[in-house]
Parts: sequence; structure tokens; C-alpha cells
Amino acid sequence: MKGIRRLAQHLDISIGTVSRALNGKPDVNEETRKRVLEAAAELGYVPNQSGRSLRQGTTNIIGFMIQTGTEITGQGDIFFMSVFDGVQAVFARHKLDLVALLCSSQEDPSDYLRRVVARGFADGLILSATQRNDSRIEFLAERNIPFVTLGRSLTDAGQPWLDLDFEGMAQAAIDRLVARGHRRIAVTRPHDDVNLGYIFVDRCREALAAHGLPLEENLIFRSTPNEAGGYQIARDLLALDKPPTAIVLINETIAIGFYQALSEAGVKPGRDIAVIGRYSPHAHFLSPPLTCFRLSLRDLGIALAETLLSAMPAFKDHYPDAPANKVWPMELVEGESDTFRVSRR
Amino acid sequence: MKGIRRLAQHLDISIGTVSRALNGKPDVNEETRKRVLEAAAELGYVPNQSGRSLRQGTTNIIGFMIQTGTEITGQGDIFFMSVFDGVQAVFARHKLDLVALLCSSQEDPSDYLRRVVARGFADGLILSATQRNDSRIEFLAERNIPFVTLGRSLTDAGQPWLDLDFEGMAQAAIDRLVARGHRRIAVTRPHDDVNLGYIFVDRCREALAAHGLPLEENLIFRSTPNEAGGYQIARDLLALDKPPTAIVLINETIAIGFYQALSEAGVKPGRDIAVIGRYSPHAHFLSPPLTCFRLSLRDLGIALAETLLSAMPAFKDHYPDAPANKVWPMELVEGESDTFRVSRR
DNA sequence: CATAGTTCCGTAAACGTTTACGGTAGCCAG
DNA sequence: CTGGCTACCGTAAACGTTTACGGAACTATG
Repeated sequence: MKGIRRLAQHLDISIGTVSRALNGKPDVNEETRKRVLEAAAELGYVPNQSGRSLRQGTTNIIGFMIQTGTEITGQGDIFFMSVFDGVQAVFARHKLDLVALLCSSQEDPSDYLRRVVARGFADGLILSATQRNDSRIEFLAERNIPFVTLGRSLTDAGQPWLDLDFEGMAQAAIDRLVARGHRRIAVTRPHDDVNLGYIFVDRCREALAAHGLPLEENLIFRSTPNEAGGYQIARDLLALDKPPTAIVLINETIAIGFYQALSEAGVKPGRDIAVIGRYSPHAHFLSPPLTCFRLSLRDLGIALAETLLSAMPAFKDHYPDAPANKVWPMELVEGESDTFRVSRR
Repeated sequence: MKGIRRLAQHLDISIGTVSRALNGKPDVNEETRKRVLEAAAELGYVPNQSGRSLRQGTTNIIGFMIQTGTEITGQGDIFFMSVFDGVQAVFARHKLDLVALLCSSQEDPSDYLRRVVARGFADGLILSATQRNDSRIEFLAERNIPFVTLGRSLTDAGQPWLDLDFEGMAQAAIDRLVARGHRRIAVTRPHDDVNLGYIFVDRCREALAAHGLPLEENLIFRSTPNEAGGYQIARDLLALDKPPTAIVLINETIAIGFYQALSEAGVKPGRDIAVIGRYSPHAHFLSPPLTCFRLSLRDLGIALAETLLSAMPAFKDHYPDAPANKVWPMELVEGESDTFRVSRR
């Protein structure tokens, strides 16, 4: 005899009463409920997840899908760990558990979803590393599986999404650099599948145009979102006949490699070139400290969770005014990497 | 009508045959199997996970438990993403899925296990951030849930474990530095709960003793395993009356902050002090490049998976000679941060 | 032709829960 | 005493699978 039956037998009451007692249902004497809870603790009983979700049609699990093995966004684990923490803070209130669904770099993300999610593994999903065209979105929308994406996509099934405010960052960075006299400003972008590259570069172009300046095509640097990519960018940049006087880095970790390549060439950020980047724990420990855009990842996680829950019928009424779409603002952290000014002539 | 019944009705055969056909059981005509598979693809049928695991008593899911919100090990996401990738490479062969179980920093890890794992959520577990005394180990051992830990623990229930070879690193680093004339060598360690600190420091002490040298207590630096921790260490170190001439850093990211604090004081690694650390993608992009110990995280993941499977009855015979315990060797990557020599006098 | 063996398939039980439903006992009002 | 209400509890069905078992239809063997 196992499970709830064992508990019921031990207490000499029916399994129905045991179940009701454990789940806080009303139709049970407070005295017996107390006995049940005590016995459950004593015997170490925990309800079987499969039995429960089979009956209820719900798993109380939310999946956060991330890809392993590759670096798509260059957002390190610090990034995810912080976001996770915010998400969990919300889910804990509803007895939901968060797990990270790890899609191997060997497997197509949509196949992965079909394999694991379509079997009723999770009640809802958070998608990260959203692609510019993302078939996962259609897949989930067709099946009516609640989800929210971290990152906008051209694929639009009316899904909720949150994203970082790359437009705001582009606008603020360009305005700031132009105000300091820069006229030839470089920007970086990740590879073609990543939507934020388009969003960011387009807005940089607009912001420059508003000042009557062009975004020169050879000043748009494409790279992998890691240290080596930043290193390569700096090398390419310095090899130009007429290098730019300022640059905006879109990824976090590329700053490290970028600084190093500059250093090897005797070029110093803030003195010889203006650099603006993204915050990461190391940003403050570069020489000079990186001027960068930061946001609260924990708060972002909280917002992700609330937006997802507002898309789930069972929790919708708890979050009446959670935004379905939102760009998350970033704040500027002043460093000394962008103090280089260009005088008008 | 839903699920397998719908499929069976559509094909006008029994659900038993459908199930056998889908699961590759022998007692089914190849012709009908073909029809079933086609119909399943057409109707988009995927078996329900709860129903299946309720019946089989197995979930085909392996959990990799990590803690969110806090930085315990200072191993970034790059660390986990790479390990995950190796683990998945093995699991894919057995149709096992890997998910990361995210334990909030707000919750006790053992309570977490009780809540989610004890309900039959996963068939096996990989534990990371193993503590010096870790109650999770007892909990899992009592319940006969197969698991392997990444990191040794004093808590010994005969569980399999893998760990990085901190002894080998300590020995090689100390020998190398002593050979270059250093006699006052500092080491770092994480906070008290983390076992590797004891392992590492103890071996450093032994290695020094073999050369007739002491490990001075005030040259053991304790810090958080992040950039800020490294910064603080360097500040404390430079403030000493008689700073050491060499240091071995046990965490990956502390090197960045350490370098920065040195730089601010005009002290240069390789020229004024010898530094040896741990590999991370940024190690090569520091100035000068960090001499560090590296290992293949993907291979480590593969070994973790194989060791876990060899502890699971259902897969034991596939991995007859997977080691139950192993320290994973690290290789030295030569940089220029440890070229500083001290002449005997 | 009888028997045994093989191949394939259908039936039904089982996994561990939750929950709709009905029933009993006690109480109170008429 | 009757009827209705409340409080509590037991029964059994249901969730979607897998699989042991048995049986039907053939084939092969003697």
C-alpha cells in the first residue's frame, strides 16, 4: 500500500477525506484535518505529481526555455539567474514551480517544444532568445499554450512579450555622443537571426538622422556576442582608414575584448574614443569604468511572471493590469569611457 | 474524444495496439505500425506525460539543480551552459530530457527537494554547488533517488560524485610559483560553506610545506566569488605591510576585479606580482593574459551524465565502467600574468 | 486432420490522484 | 414527529497511458 491510500489506512479514514484535508478543501472537520496533516508529515507523504496532474490537467510547472551550448545573446548566467529570481518571487505566491527547459544546441527549438511541452509538461512558458522569425511562437499559439517571450519577434500571434528598451538606449546613447561632438559613430549588432540587432541599429540610424548625420554602413560591426567578438570589432575598427570617434556596444561581454584590443594598440577609451555599452558586473572594473545601460533583471523577471500569469485563465484575475507588451527601460550608469569629446571644426 | 483514444478511433483499432505501435513494441504488424505513425503525425498526437509516467512510474526527466539569485560558486552561465550541453549529449541517446531545477535563494534547498523531487518529478538528479555539509545528500539517499553531485561533500552517503581537481591545481600552481622563486604566496577561497575552499587551501598548504614554506594565515583571502570580491582582495593585499609576491585565485571572475585594483595602484601582474587563476572566456583578454587552469566543461557534463546513469538501475548496464568518483583534471593555459620572478637572496 | 506454434490484436486492469455525488447523523424549526 | 438544513465523510468515476493476458486467425508440422 502506497501513497494516499497508505495514509488513509493509517488514519482509518477514506482517501477522499485525506485528499480534501491536504488540499485545504472546506468539507472537512478541522480536527481530522489536523490529524491528517500530522500523519502526512510523520509518514513523509508527498502527493505524486503524475497522478495529480493527470487528474487535474495541470502541472503547476512553468518552463523557462533557454538554449544550451551556444551563445546567442551573450547574456551570461548572471543574467538568467537574476531574471529567474524575479520570476520565482511571483510564482511562489501561486505555488507554481519554475524549471529551466534546456534545449540543446543540437536540436531544433520547435522540435524540442513539440517533444516536451506538447505532452503537457508545463502549464505555461517563458521563451528567451526570441528570434526575428520564431516558429516556436506559432507552435504555441496554435496549441493555446500560455506563454510570453523575452524579446520581440516579427512572428506575431498576438502573444504577450517583454523586451529591453533598445530604442531608448539607442536614442540616449546617440544623443549623448552627438552632444559631445561626435559625428562618426559606430554601432555593433549580433548576427542576423536576432531581432534586437535590427531594432537597435534602425533606431541608431534614425537618431543620427535627426541630427543630420548618417550611419555609415562600414561602421556597423557584426560579431559574436562574447569577448572574442569584441576583440575582433576593435581590430577591424582600428584598421579603418578613418576610424570612428565613438561606438555603442550592444552586448555585455564584448566590452572586455574590445578594451583589450584597444589597449594593445595604445588606444584608451574615454581619452581617444568614446565607448558606451551594456551593464554587467564587470563593467565597473574595466579601465576606465564603462559608461553603460543597466536595468533591474529581477524586476524584469517579476514583470515576465506577471505578464505570463495574466495570460493564463486560472490566474488572469490576479493580474488585471499586467501589461501584455512592454519595453523595459534601462538607466544610464555614468562611467569614464565616453568622456572623449570632438571639437567642431 | 482525446489522446490515444481519438487516434485509435480514427484508425478503427484498439488503443492497446496504438500504444504498442508508437512505443516500438514487437507485437504489432509493420503495416499497421506505419499507419499509426502516419496518423499520429497527421493528427499531431503526442502522448500525455502525466498519464505515461503515472503508469510507468518513471518520468524520463533528469533534473539539474541550481540555485538562483545568489552567487555561490561564481561560475557564470557560460559554465552551466557548457556543462548542460555535455550532459544532454549523453541523455539524448536514452530519450531522457534534462531540465534545470531552479531553487530560489529564498528557499532552503532541502525543502525544495522535498517539494518538487519527492513527488516523483524526476528519475534522477545532478546536484551542483555542493556544500561542505549538504543535507540534500542524506535526503536523496534515504529515498533511493539516483543522483550525482558536482563537488565533493563531507556528507557521505556513498553517493557518486565528480569534482574539479583542485588538489592538482593547487599543487601545480604552488610548484610553479616556488620554482620561480616565490616564497610568500597568497591564496583565495570562497566562504565557509563551500567545500572546495578547504580542499584547495589545504593542498596549497601541503604543497608549500613540501618546499619548506609556510602558508601564512593573513595571506589567505576570503571573498565573494565575483568581480567585487577580487577587487577587495587586491586592495587588502596591497594594504599589507609586506605584500605577497604571488597569488593563486580560485574563482573565475574575481580576476577582473583583482586586475583592476592592482592597476589603480600601478601594480602590474607578471611584472610586479605573479597571478594564477581559473580559465573563463575573458581570461585571455585581460592585460596581461591570465595564466590559468582550464578544463573541458562539456566533457565534464558528459562524465556527469554517464556517472548518474550508471547509478540508475535502468541504465546501469550501458555504462559498466563509468567512474563513481573522479576528480577532473585541469590543464594549465600559459599566460603572462605569472612571469614575475623573485631572486633568491 | 489434429496439434502446436506464430503473429497479431483487443480487453481490461492498473498507476495515484481529485472531485462530483450521495448518504448519514445531528440539529433546529414548525 | 416531520421536514429541511448543515457538517462531515465515503464511494466511485475519471484523467491518459502502458501492459499482462487471452484469444483469433493463420501457418507449419506430424
